[in-house]
Amino acid sequence: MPELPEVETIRTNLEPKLLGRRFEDVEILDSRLTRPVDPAEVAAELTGERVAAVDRRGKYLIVRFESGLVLLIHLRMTGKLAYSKNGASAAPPHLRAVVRLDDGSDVTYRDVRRFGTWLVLGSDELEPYLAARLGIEPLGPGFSGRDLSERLGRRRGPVKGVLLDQRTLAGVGNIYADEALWRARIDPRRPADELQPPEIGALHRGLRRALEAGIARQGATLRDYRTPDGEAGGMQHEFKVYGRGGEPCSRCGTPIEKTRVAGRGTWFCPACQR
DNA sequence: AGGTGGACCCGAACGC
DNA sequence: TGCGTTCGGGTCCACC
Repeated sequence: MPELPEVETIRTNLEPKLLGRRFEDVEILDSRLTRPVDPAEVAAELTGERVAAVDRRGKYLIVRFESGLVLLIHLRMTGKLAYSKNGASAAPPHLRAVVRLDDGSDVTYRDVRRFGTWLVLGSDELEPYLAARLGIEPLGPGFSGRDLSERLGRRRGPVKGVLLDQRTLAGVGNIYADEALWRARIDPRRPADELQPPEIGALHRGLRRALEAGIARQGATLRDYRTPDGEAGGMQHEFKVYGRGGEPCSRCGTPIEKTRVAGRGTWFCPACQR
């Protein structure tokens, strides 16, 4: 599932391809994508717009246009953006939208589970929309151990659940939460407000290192995720715990266990995560 | 208010 | 083999 590193990889890939291009034609084939807004209305709004920037906030991809209009894309679990230089030929399975650019290339959006969303906002609507949903950027310069400490200290639930709450940190999902907690040697079930300062420091570092490793590997491909050029990421080969139940912990050799925390499948080392 | 659990989806994995 | 059932996961929302 695309989390921060996957969305950042997509952003980096698409930015040079989209910058300065005009959306010449937009087709939206699934009304769920823009619900409750009529897809024809969204397609009409986007047609003719010229791309000024491709940004990311948390797991959202942000396409900013010269007019000030913004397209906010969330891939949820199975959304995929693909770029094709000479235009896509046959329609791939689960195609939900196609954007034809003014240089003959196109961007297609596919989504098996249809959870992903495209939302068009005015320039003044974007910040309030994101601010209501997202906390601090974990890879941003402003994210300190103190920030993390403040956010965890207010919450009694299991630390993993708090990390998954996008209002705590923007962009951490099930995979990178498990990986960061392993790096920090913290049991995912621990109440967030009981973590000690050294543990919070370790978690701060663990989060940044896990996310940075994900970006360096172009994300993790388990099933669906691909870069816009169709390439798989490599981070799945670096997982320390995620999906590795029964395999020895690379730090202490104890078999990795699987449990359920905050309603999510959770992998951890029962010996070195305390 | 914070925490929890269901809904939304549908392919894959599982169970008999 | 084949078919029905369960699972999973990001976010929103209803309900404690």
